[in-house]
Amino acid sequence: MKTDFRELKSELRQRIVGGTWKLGALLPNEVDLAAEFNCARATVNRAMRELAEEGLLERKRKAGTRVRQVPRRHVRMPVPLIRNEIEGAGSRYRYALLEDTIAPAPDWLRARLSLHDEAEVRHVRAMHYADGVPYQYEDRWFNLLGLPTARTPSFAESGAAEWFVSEVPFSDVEMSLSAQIADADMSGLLGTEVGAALFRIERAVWAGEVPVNFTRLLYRQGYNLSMRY
Amino acid sequence: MKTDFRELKSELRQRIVGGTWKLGALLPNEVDLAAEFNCARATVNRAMRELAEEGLLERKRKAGTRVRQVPRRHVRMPVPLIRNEIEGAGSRYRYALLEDTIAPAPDWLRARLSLHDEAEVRHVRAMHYADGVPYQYEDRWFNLLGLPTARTPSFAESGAAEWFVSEVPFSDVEMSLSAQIADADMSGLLGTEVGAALFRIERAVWAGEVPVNFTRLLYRQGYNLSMRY
DNA sequence: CAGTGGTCTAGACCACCCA
DNA sequence: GGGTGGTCTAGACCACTGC
Repeated sequence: MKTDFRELKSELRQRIVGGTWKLGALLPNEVDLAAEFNCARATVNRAMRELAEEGLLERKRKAGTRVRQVPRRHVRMPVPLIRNEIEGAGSRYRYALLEDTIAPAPDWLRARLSLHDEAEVRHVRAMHYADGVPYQYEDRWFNLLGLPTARTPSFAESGAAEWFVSEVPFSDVEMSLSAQIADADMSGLLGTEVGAALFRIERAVWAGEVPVNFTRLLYRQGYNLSMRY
Repeated sequence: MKTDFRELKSELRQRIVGGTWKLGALLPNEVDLAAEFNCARATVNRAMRELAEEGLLERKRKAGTRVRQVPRRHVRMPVPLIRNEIEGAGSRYRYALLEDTIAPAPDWLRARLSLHDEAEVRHVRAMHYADGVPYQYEDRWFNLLGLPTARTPSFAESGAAEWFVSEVPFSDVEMSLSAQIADADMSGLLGTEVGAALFRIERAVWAGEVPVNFTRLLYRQGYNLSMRY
């Protein structure tokens, strides 16, 4: 007769989407719900906490728990690490470094990451292949002021991404997905026609308050990023 | 002196990324960790459970808790509801229905959603504008066998998405992001040049085991989907 | 100030699943 | 079979914040 936190969650969800509790409505407090469902308060707490994480509820001390006015829906999107993505699909992975230079940060990058005027960056360009076919183009900048350790490692044999995720503790990431036309350079590298629609991922990474990395990834036409939830 | 579940989580994370526990390594069990950190097992449980949700750990009964071989990194991506997205940006939202028909499901859709041969679908095409400028093209199919209630509502004045999210309890969603070239039709609707790179979102939705909806969204060139984590 | 959620505790029982 | 995580409980104290 006791209620499981999963049952409770799904019952509460029903009352929310079913309209028993309208948008913005105040729910009973944890003690009352525990009594109604004949379970411990901790159980109610977990159910409501997870519904809040899902974006259906809004919880405040003293103010109580309310149904969110605009249900904040979201998805868990996988962040692919290119080597795993390719080998996981059963293909052979190959990496090729195109360029690796250290220079002052270009204006657009300084603006994008709020870098100082004298900021120096390491610029790495590389290609990733699946079974010999171009798969992803990588354009990456490291802020050497914020991340001095990025000056030395060699990216000749393995990608900068692998070094980065394994070595650098980062906190804030800003990610942006969009579409882009392939110009002559990119079509050459990715083996597509000029004018093909490329899938683009841009990512800016901070460690604490310090910008450390900006990356632009371009995928061959036809690539798609999938997820379930 | 007692350890908070947040502290514990961050200490465990340190040991994982710092290499104290290597990839695939077996962690101490909950009882031992509770003793080491001088806290209750429930506290250890919560810390480890959340790290597992984050994708850093892998937990199995009897087998214990291990560091994931391939850290399953992921992002929370917002699922935009078009009206909110546009009005939230301070623009005026306008909706226009292009087509609304009921017909047998086309072959590709039957294959995509594993529909029966006789499946009937309601096909809705619409445009969404921000300040009068084309913003999103929507192509949506409802499976009328799986979702009979989708037969009657009018989508003349407001979008099918709004009806769908507010009325239909769904469980499984498969989402796919990619890029696509604008053909003559799409460039006309979205007000872009032929050959522009459009950002595409495709979404298939099930309620339980029953497929109920398939949607394709195309965004004008330049659109980008952003998130932080 | 007082009510609410946030968290911890110590103990218990269970479900799973590897050996 | 036995060890592990999964969950629930009843109670407690605290932190926040609206009134």
